Amino acid sequence: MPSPQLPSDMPKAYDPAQVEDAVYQAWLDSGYFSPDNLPGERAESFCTVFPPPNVTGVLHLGHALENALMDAMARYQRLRGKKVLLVPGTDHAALPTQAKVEKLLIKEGMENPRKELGREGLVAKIREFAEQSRSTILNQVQKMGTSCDWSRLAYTFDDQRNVAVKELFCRMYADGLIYRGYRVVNWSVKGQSTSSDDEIEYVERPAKLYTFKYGPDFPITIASTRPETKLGDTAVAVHPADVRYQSYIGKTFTVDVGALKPLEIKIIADEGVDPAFGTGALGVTPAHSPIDFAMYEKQKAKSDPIALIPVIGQDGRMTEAAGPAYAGLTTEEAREKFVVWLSAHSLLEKEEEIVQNVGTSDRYGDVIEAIPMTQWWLDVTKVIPSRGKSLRDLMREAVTTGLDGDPAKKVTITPDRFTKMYLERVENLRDWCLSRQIWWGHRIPAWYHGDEMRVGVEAPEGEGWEQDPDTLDTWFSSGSWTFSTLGWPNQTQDLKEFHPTTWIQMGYEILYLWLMRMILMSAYALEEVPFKDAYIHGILRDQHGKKFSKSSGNGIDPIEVINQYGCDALRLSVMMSISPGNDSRYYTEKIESGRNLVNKMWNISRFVLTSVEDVKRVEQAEAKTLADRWILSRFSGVTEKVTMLFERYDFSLATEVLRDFTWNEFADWYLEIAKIQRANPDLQKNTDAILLFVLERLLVLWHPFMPFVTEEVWKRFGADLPLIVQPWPETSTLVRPDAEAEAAFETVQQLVTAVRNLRAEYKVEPSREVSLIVQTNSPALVEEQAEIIRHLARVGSLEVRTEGEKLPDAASAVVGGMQVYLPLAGLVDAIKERQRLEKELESAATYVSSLEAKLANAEFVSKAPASVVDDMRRKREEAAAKAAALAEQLKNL
RNA sequence: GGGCGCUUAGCUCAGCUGGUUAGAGCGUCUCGUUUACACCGAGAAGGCCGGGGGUUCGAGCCCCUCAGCGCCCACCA
Repeated sequence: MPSPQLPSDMPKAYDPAQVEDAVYQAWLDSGYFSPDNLPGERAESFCTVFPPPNVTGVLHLGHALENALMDAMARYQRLRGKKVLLVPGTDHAALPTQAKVEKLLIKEGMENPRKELGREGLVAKIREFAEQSRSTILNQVQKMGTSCDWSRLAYTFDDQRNVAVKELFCRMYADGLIYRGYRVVNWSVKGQSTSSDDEIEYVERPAKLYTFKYGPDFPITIASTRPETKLGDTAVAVHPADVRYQSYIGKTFTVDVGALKPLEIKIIADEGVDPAFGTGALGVTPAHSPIDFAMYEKQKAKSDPIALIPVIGQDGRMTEAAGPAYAGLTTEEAREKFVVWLSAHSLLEKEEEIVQNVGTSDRYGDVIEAIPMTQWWLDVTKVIPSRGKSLRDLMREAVTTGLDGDPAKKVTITPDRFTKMYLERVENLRDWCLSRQIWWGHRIPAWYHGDEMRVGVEAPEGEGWEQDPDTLDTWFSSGSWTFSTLGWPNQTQDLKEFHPTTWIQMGYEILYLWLMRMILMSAYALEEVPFKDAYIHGILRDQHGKKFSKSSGNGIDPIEVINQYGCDALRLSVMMSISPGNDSRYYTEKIESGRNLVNKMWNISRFVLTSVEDVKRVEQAEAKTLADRWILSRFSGVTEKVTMLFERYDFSLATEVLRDFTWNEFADWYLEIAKIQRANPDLQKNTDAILLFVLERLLVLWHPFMPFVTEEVWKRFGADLPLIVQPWPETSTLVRPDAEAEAAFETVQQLVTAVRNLRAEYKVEPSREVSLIVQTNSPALVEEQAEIIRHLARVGSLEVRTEGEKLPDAASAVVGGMQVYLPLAGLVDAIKERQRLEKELESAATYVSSLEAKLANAEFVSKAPASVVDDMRRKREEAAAKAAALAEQLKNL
């Protein structure tokens, strides 16, 4: 156990570099990051998991925010006496990581890494990179002070997670939810892989819209920005009610546009066509447009099929089917050539410049081509045999009624507006393309032998089975993260105890990618929600509001910030000014402000610990003076408020409330008063005990936000257990909020401030000795607090009286009905002083009459709640008293 | 095209289900070498809460409308 350290080892300025590593190491050694080792009875569990950072690089400031949030929450819950598990982990980030490493290899001079290295060689390279990145990340997480259980460290690509992924895949396949199908996919030519709908980024681009006919005898004009795809058209769709085209519906026209075979274009009716747009007719290319493919499927279902002709290949070039003139050309070349041909045959009617949204691959950056391929899909609408509902139904239930209508199985999203966004997305969800043609990832557990296919956790018995070369979308593994990290598919103790997890935090940018899939997976596999509460935060931007990114070179390394300012300062700076779901900006000033606050806390501690006679823990503090009563009452109020704010996930307001108490009340007033009380034998009685009592508990309240400095100070109390496992202040051990003491002390504060104000206004030399005269009908408070008032207001003598008297050379003010006079011979200009007081009296009178007007309003008095009316009456009394005092002061001038 | 968010002090932002004369941090100005802290102390200035309309005894907060900024979704071919 740590022995009490002498406070003399506390330097004037807190130096985080001197303490952070050692403190973190001590936490690690204590074992308290693990729920299994926590001291005391802990009936309730609390679990949250990392949104696992991608091993594509190092952590940035956004991760610092995430770590700060989840660690603050975990520490708070631990202090509240819960059995806390914060699960750390990283994400192999299949496609992003492979894309990144391929890019690096190409930069190093390799032309085609996949070809040159082969599957195993490339995977080895990626693994090397990922491991490097992973260990850097885990190091950074430690630097950020995160109190996660390292014994449960997980990785989306480790053996345990691979078991979970395979198991999940096989169950879904057995339930008929996963199928292999020939459909239009999002294809990245550069990446030579599919991607999901969620990983496409739409970019605005200028494009040309061509209006043309397939041939001179074709009756309908169509338009397209991709005329080269028209070489694969097999239909023209029109609105069923469009009178212009009624007579053509159902007919087929043969046109020769230069494709390998003449095109058979069937005129079909489709509700989705907007008759008002363009010509009201849409050339249908089932092979190269998801919408057209949907029409193709619809026609098939209607037994009125149309053909599907792929004219663009996986290499991004035109296929044989596009015709001898086009085969082998890039799409751009083919487009140009086709437009020339249309023009030459007088088929081109119009050519307009438009702005178009083009889907691009968010990792490879190239334009996504729609290409039909056989891939693995997850059906979100098919009914799950044992459940009688679809994945979509489950995803909907999870945030509305709770799974199976059970409110206990409900996810609550904060802020609520994201629930709406989520639901809207759920309703429009399409089948999820699961397979990727990259190598870094969980390989699809399907094996082929000739025409036979088997899906299973293990390879089938016998010779000649070849595993599917494709890998799974990375979100398939991260979707199962809340339970795969707890041991699923094994029915572990962890799973029983910690799932559903209690809470999770994440940025809104992964709401669809991750939150949604976690709900899907967990609802399917466990019939449970993955977490009860989801706290959604915004993006941390730079000071100009721009997103941090490598390409714009505005990145800030959190470790450098920590080295310069300390981890606590970083944590505060990112948490102090956020509100749920909203973006925030990072400023150097903010981190300085955080650093200053940490240093303030350090110096408050330094003062208390060095000035008290005996550093010890104080179980109960007894107030002897008004200031004592005030600070204890305030501390109770603050504790209650901070607790409530934590429960509401209002981290930023919690820090504000704490900061205000710490700096503006405890430090600025009580510490100064403590000095006075100690110097006076009549007052000193309990000052030390109260200082220690408040400091000890204040360290606890601050611990979630500034874990290092608070733990470092805590050592000096010589307690058996470190701060991280101390109890949160119990309301029962604190005094009851004492409104009377707070009000009385506030009057003293106002009196002191008024005197300071007058001194500043009249530019009284600091060295000049002044005396203070307070005229009041109820002199008791001022008389009792005279010592404190004299010291804090820096006045030599204090006279309290009840009768008025002329004071021509005095500066004056009114505080809570009391008249305050500061005789300042030679400094006070009687005329100016009169004007000042008159102005004040006027504004006071205006205020009184505004209050009186409200109170005279019968409707207000009858309709407003009694408390509001009473409040208003009290205010009127106070304001009237102030006005009366000012009037009397004017007489005394 | 649909949806969401934002617009409050010079800057960055709070402001819970409508109820004081609207708050904080930073910045600015004035003063200060007080034995916890200059990473500090004391004091001050600074806001028709984007515009307009409405509901209400009462609106920064609710409703309508307009404007600007940002984001998400759909992609009109």
